[in-house]
Amino acid sequence: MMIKPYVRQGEGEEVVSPLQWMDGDMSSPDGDTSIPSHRYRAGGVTQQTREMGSEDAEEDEEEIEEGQEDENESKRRGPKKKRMTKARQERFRARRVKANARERSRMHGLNDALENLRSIMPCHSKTQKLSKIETLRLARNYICALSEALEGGLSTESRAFMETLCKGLSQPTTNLVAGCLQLGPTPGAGMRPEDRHGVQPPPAPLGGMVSYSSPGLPSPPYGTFDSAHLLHLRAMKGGPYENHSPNEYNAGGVGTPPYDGPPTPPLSISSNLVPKQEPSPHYPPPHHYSPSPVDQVLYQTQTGYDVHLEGPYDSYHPPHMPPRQITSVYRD
DNA sequence: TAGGCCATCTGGTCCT
DNA sequence: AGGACCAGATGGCCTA
Repeated sequence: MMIKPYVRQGEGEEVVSPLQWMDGDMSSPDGDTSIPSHRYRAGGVTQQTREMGSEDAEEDEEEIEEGQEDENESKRRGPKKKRMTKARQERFRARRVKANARERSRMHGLNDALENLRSIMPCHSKTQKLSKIETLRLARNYICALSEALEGGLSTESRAFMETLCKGLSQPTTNLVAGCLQLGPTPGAGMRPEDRHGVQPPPAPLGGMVSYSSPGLPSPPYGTFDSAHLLHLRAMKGGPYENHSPNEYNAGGVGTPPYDGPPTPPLSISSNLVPKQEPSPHYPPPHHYSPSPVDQVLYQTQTGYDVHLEGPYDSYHPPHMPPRQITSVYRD
């Protein structure tokens, strides 16, 4: 029988630690067979039992019967370990519970910091989170790429900038970055439906750097390039990106939600990286994604081409999300 | 079902 | 002594 020692927070159930769970039952692993085996795993209760046996405590307290351990201890070298008493067990348990709570809190703080880091990444997505390791890798690349750009050695329009950004990233994350920066050959297909706000004609892909499974990715962890980055950039005066015209970030009459979030890095990748390209009359490409009515309007406004729907419209288009500024991918 | 990712518990080590 | 930090172990969840 499988019994959960605890359930995760955020799932609507109370977290029960193994220590709490095993209250009132401290019998040996070799004894009570009704005890689930995982309660005595190497990193868990078994080690706890070990520590109990090594802890110093008052000798005059009531001892617990541990016939099996007595046999083992008699064969063991080194200083004889003190026997576990009930009082010592309780102290240990209280200490361990406190330590667990601290450790949980510490990890939550770490995760919060990681989430803050995610939120300022150039392809932040609320629906598809980067993993921890990928967040750190992308952050490192982001810093490197920005540093090189600021030093003048690397243009943000260059392929090298993008390559620096994607260096060492997994293929899904690379695709995510490319998709968010509108570099993929399949607009719309490069994003999850819930992240899709606009449609662009397919710009030229970065040759060889980003590979796509065709047609589209089976389960692409795509996100969006947060327009807050663009807005923040517009507010910057005297910075290296101040020469961009406002229309570059908000053209086509598409409104942009007011930005009231935390400061974000001054980078407009989507407006800098993608070379201007004539829209393709063959758009949209024959992929599984069908542009939404909003997307169609945006596309027609932008390109003058009609959108031919080949399949059912993927109706998942969050109403609370404003359409993307599709014109931001073009440069004057 | 395997693998990736994650949260949690745990004991050890170092520091104050 | 107690807390912070770390790494190992474990099990759950999710996806290909």
